Amino acid sequence: MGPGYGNGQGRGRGRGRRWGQQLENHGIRPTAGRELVFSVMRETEAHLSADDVFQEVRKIEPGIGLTTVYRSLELLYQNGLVNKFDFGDGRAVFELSDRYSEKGPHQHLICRSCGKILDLTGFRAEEKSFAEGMKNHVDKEYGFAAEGMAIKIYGLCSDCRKE
Amino acid sequence: MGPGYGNGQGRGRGRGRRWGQQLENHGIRPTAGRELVFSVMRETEAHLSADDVFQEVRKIEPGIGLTTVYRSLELLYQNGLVNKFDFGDGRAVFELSDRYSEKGPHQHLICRSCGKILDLTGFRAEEKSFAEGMKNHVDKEYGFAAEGMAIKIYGLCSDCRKE
DNA sequence: TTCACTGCAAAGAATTTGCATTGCC
DNA sequence: GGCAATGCAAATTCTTTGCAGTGAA
Repeated sequence: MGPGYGNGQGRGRGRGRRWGQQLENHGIRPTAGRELVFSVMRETEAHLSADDVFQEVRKIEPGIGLTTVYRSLELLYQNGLVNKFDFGDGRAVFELSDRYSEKGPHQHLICRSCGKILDLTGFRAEEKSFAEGMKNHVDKEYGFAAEGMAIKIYGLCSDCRKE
Repeated sequence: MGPGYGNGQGRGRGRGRRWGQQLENHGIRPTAGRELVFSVMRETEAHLSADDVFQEVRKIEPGIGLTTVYRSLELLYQNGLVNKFDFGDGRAVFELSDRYSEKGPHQHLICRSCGKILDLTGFRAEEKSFAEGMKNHVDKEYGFAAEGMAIKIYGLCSDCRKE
């Protein structure tokens, strides 16, 4: 597979190149596949499964295999560029790490009845100070270097609540 | 796994009967298998995989099948009696819901390097007020009835940090 | 040339499902 | 008797791995 993916497709050529430097900053050699996976993650706010990412990547560069997508996502996850979740349906979903996302820190509301997942925003200030306190606490007490925090709230969504 | 699982204070299946009423309160018909699964969950503070629970249940009642354990855990989860997590290794782990646990609310520290999971306590007061605020917020903004909250903190544990 | 990266197909695991049987109300 | 629960084994699904080809430094 050669360079030149992204020609005329998607958001324009060179789509993934923009992020090559960012990958290198994390010690990740910026290959075509990795840049594409990362660019897909950077350009969505949604929670994507490995296969979702694969489908997106394919539209731009059909030669990329599912295995590469899995390996790239794992690499990005290990380096803290994306988050990895399992919301209970047996498959992992990924989203861009808070630190790179314009969406910023947010929480997830998970309905235990219908399984729906909502993004919760608008609680930034409180979360921020809470997170700061938490970070200091785990550093002091456990020597743990906190990098990110994920909050899930379980319960019933408004629809299921009515029943 | 906690000691004393076997047939501890024995009485065979009577063991689980203690929680039968609790299951009924949730509309769950208290069968032998379900009571056993729930009693195993009630008597440990650990994070158990479906197979872990199966092994424990087996010690008491060898006739119970893995399928029943899966189905029971799912039922308990759907009814909010246990939490279900995936810490990234591809299998689900369960723990007793905060509301039934003596351990009370707690958080999880997950090392992204070695995968180790630590239980974090000692942050109760702060978490409690944070959780309260959060509950009100999601109720007002999303009509979401929050029942539980799970906080995961990602980063490097003290061991991996040294490297 | 060297070595990491990749694609493909096979392997591996965890979880779910089909179906006949069992057991409680 | 009727219906939900269960056990067993097969089936599904998601994810990882083995291996040889390919490309970049």
